[in-house]
Amino acid sequence: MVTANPSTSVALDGNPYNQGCPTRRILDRIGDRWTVLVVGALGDDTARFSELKRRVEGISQKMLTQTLREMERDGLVIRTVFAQVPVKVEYRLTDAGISLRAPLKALEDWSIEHLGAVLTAQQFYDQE
Amino acid sequence: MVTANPSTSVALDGNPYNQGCPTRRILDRIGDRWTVLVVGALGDDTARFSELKRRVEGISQKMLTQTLREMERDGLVIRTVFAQVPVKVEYRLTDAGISLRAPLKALEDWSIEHLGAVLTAQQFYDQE
DNA sequence: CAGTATCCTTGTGGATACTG
DNA sequence: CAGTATCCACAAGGATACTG
Repeated sequence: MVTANPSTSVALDGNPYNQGCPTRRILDRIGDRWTVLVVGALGDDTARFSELKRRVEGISQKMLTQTLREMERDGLVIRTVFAQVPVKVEYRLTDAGISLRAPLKALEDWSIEHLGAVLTAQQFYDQE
Repeated sequence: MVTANPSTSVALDGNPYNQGCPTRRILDRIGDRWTVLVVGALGDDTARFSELKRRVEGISQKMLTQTLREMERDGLVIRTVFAQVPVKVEYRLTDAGISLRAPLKALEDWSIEHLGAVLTAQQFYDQE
């Protein structure tokens, strides 16, 4: 994300609130619903396409393919094809992908810690 | 997000990959493009609506209003209306909102740190 | 098995106009 | 100033069918 004061976050092209800011673009990519879940579903081990599809409940074949392609393009995932019939394809996180797990874990921890408060706040807000 | 092994993350309703998982719902909320930027734009100080609109480049009035309402509902932001003409409205992060800054900062740091590698990976991937 | 291709529905969000 | 209301365009994403 972005810090309180623009001047404290001068990375790469000035204003981080700027639409073209690279950090913002990256966050748009890794911040999407499915990428976050796929990183979690992969963890440290390798997994096949169908296994991933099973783990990430609710993802469609199309979105899983698309998400994995983008992650591969970003260097977050390695795709290995085994030339056999039927084809077998394994995915695993790269070092960069693995390094993403820590900040995402921090977010997950925040969610778990604040879930109760958020739900309470919502109920209070809604009953008015 | 979600950990490598489902069994290590049994918070609140079992499988975190589950579509109904509260953690997943929360992440959907705070993970969206504008919430992240508004948290950053608010920082520690209060800001008026128009000031926020100026800080978060590219946000429309509609989305800023909508984002602030949802954040208020979630207990992340406090909205204070000053009954004067013309009206003045101030926003500031609650303690919960402030606590969100740390994990989001971790993600921002990751982005800055890996930006170069990601861009390089993309170029390499695309030239094939 | 692991996709690709196509269609089609839906949601997201921008632009604009109006108001307490 | 800080919104609300309305309309509209586009893109994300699901369902389905087909393939190396």
